[in-house]
Amino acid sequence: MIVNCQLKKSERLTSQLVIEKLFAGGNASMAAFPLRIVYMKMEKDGGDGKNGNQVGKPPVSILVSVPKKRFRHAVDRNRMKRLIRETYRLNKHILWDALEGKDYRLALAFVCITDTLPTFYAVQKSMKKALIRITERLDL
RNA sequence: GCAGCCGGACAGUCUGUCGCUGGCGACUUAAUGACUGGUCAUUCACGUGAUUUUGGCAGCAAGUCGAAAGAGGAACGUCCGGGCAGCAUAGGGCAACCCACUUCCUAAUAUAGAAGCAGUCCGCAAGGGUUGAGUAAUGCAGAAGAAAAUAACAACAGACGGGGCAUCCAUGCUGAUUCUCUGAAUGAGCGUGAUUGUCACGGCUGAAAUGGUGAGAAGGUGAGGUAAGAGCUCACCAGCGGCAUGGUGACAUGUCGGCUGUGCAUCUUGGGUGCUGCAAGUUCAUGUAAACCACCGCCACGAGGGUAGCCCGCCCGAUUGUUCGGUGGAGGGUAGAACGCUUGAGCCAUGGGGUGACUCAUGGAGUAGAUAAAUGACAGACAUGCAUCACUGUACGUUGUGUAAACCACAUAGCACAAAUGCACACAGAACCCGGCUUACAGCCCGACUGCUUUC
Repeated sequence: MIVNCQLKKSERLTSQLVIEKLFAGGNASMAAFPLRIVYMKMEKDGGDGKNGNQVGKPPVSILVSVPKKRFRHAVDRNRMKRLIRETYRLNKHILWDALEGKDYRLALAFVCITDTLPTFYAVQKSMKKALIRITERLDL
């Protein structure tokens, strides 16, 4: 099996509307230190109809947030974001496989909730755990 | 060699695997567009219309592949200046605010830069920090201090007044001793008056030297001088003013003169200041009020409003309107896209000019442009720095053994270095673009200079 390890811009969550809806409350969230994850199911998006081609949006859109309160320097914030992005990129197949054939998409937000820079492996471990837990909850 | 000081350069490198961003090139899918060809209808024909996948072209968007590119010296701070953009009218006066040693550099009038000047503080020094228009007038300056500016509280000096003590003179009284005894002499005590000295007191005068203050005390130090003292006089030093010389200048040096308080504010002089910042601003799509803009008509010729503090000036502007009427545009808000956006007062090299900031000439290289915000993640190797000798290696070297004896071999207490081991590897992330500044920072290199030390 070829594991897709890419992370294009189209998989990033950029719409202000969706982001506000995601954080407005009422959506499921879980903590997997050093991360907090908020996720939301979305319509599979029959398209806005304007440009008729629905080549298919990816099944998951993500967003990474590292509050300035946690890391004062931009350098540290960038480092943390890169770690989160990288671990998601390497493990997103867990989620993608579970969403095969489902009729909805997912919006995911990763929020950093630690004050000290963790190692790559610590982030990867909790990322794997979190993604597995999400796939379990989706079926409920 | 060690320590320091100033200026400048750099601030990791390579490999593997997996990724990100925007260009470029090729290919695939391909809405759609105009063209071309075919067919049909109509027409004498040109042409027009319908339809069609003949052909290539353009192409929203997506994907695959390829080859390159992709954070800093401070990208930080946002403390200044400029470009650029829009709003505007910015014209005059006043007010308000900002700046202030000199000369220069620059796009830049700065609280920036360069080279200097003067005062002051730190350092043995190389150097570093800090301050810098004027002071005519007015005001303020403590719970300190005698006093904060035409000084007199204490202490000092002078003469005076009354007083105490001492001295000395005159005189009166008292009593004593001696003698030549109605007297004389001697010395004593008390009183009165005057003299001189001294002590304290009182007010007066002189003086500005002394004083536990203070940021600042009537220029400083020394000598003369004086009743005591004083720039009262003199010498040196500091300040101020005139003159001369040197310097573009701030100033410096010399000389002459008189005799001199500190800080702050107001003030005076000279120079300057429109506002908002790329979320500026422009365009497209979506799309709409009675808000906004333009034009026309009616009315009207100055009521009122605007001009970011006031006045003048300027601009808008009418018949009572909760909207004068009509036509056109389309703002705000919401969710998007594109431009602005990266070739720029840019960078590098060489040569010329300048102490320097900088500048002139010639030549050369070169696509960071993200936007919930790319420029990375993981692993390994190397480089660099520090520490150490437990391991490994090497040099020195002690002792022992082998040997006839060793400068040879082996083992080894010790000691040093490393190619050995361990640890560390900073500060920090573009957001319209430049210039300057501040702040943070592991290391390392280059150059100038200073102090100490060693050798010749």
